[in-house]
Amino acid sequence: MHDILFDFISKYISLTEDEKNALLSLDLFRSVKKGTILLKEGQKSQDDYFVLKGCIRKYYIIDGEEKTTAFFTEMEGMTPHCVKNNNKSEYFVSCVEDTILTVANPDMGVELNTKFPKFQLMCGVLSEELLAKQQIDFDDFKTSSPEIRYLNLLQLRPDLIQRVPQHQLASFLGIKPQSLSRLRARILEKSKE
Amino acid sequence: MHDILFDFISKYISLTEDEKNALLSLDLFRSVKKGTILLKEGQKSQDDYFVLKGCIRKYYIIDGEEKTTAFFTEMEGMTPHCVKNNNKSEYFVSCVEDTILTVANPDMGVELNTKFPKFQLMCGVLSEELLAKQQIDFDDFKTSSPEIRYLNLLQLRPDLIQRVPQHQLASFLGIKPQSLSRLRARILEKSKE
DNA sequence: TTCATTTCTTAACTTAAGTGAACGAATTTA
DNA sequence: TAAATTCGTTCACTTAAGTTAAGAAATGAA
Repeated sequence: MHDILFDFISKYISLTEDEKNALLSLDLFRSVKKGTILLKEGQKSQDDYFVLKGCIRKYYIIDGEEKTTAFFTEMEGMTPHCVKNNNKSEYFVSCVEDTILTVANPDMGVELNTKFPKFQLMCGVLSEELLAKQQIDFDDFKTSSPEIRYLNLLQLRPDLIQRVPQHQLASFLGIKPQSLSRLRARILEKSKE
Repeated sequence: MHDILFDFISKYISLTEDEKNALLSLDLFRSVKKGTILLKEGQKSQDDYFVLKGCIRKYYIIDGEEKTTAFFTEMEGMTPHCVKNNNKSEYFVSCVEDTILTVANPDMGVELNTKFPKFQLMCGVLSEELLAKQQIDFDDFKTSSPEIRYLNLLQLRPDLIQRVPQHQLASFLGIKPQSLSRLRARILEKSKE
């Protein structure tokens, strides 16, 4: 299981055995049950997450309704906004499936970064990379209709459509569950012709 | 004019006179006329932009139609995606107004970063900050209707609504120009009651 | 200034998403 | 296992966005 993390890191920097051990000694790994809430609205947290296996989900509750805005699966990490500015979280993070993840907080970060400066380097590269990806995703979202968004998702992340409940997918696509059902029926109808 | 840049940088790191001079010697400053296209689709570019005065705009041409996805005004910077991966740009960048900006490319970056490592530090912090902001913007977009998006924009960036043509604003809000007109009329109608 | 072009708005019509309700299926939990 | 809850779909109806077209207003160029 640890290998997933090391494989991921090795895309950015190479680690010595010493460094791997230093990482392991931090006791980062957590195994969490489906449905577990990792972060609640209003909560202050310093943790950020990296998914080794499973799926976590970020959602807001607006007017009593859940609005899911992101999913994170294998080899994806999320840094809640509140980590940076020490504010209360505006959203929830919970597990869509039984999930294995690493949980890191800045204290660990500081420790690692002073011992092994290359970690800091990796974080910089990582966040630039994420920023670029995020911008493309946002542009795609803005320039597409819900139907096109769904078809794109079908192409790019077919696994998500299988493993995630429809009503959560719907708000991820910016629509209501009923509209997603209808949209799917419409597409199926078209493909029959 | 240079002060705007230094004011901005001083929010992240403090510069000595030497460092300021090193920056100035790179001849980063450009004054560009309204309508000038800074980056074209299909073009490879290594430049990134920081707006000192004016407004630049990022847009795609999809099925012959312009789709504006972002505006950058005073004290905002943009790094085209193609800078990172050396791909051809998928979008255009042009000036909404006469604009004064700095244009930097990685060669300059390398020079500065080796002379003054703190620049690199700033870039890391900056992109983490941008990433966080970007995520919030994306979440807001996903969880709001076009009308709410417009009202939010009116609150948060009233200047944009004044200085940017309506049809560019429309696609920025994810709708057609006609829908934006109608939506504005609708809001006006409501406020009269 | 005048002419041409672009931009903005309005309108009528079409298409798709939002809403509220109903119902069966799947999943939880007691 | 049985009851309760959650989930996905469908339907009828409402609301809002897309489309096409037309004309007025603003802008830019000759």
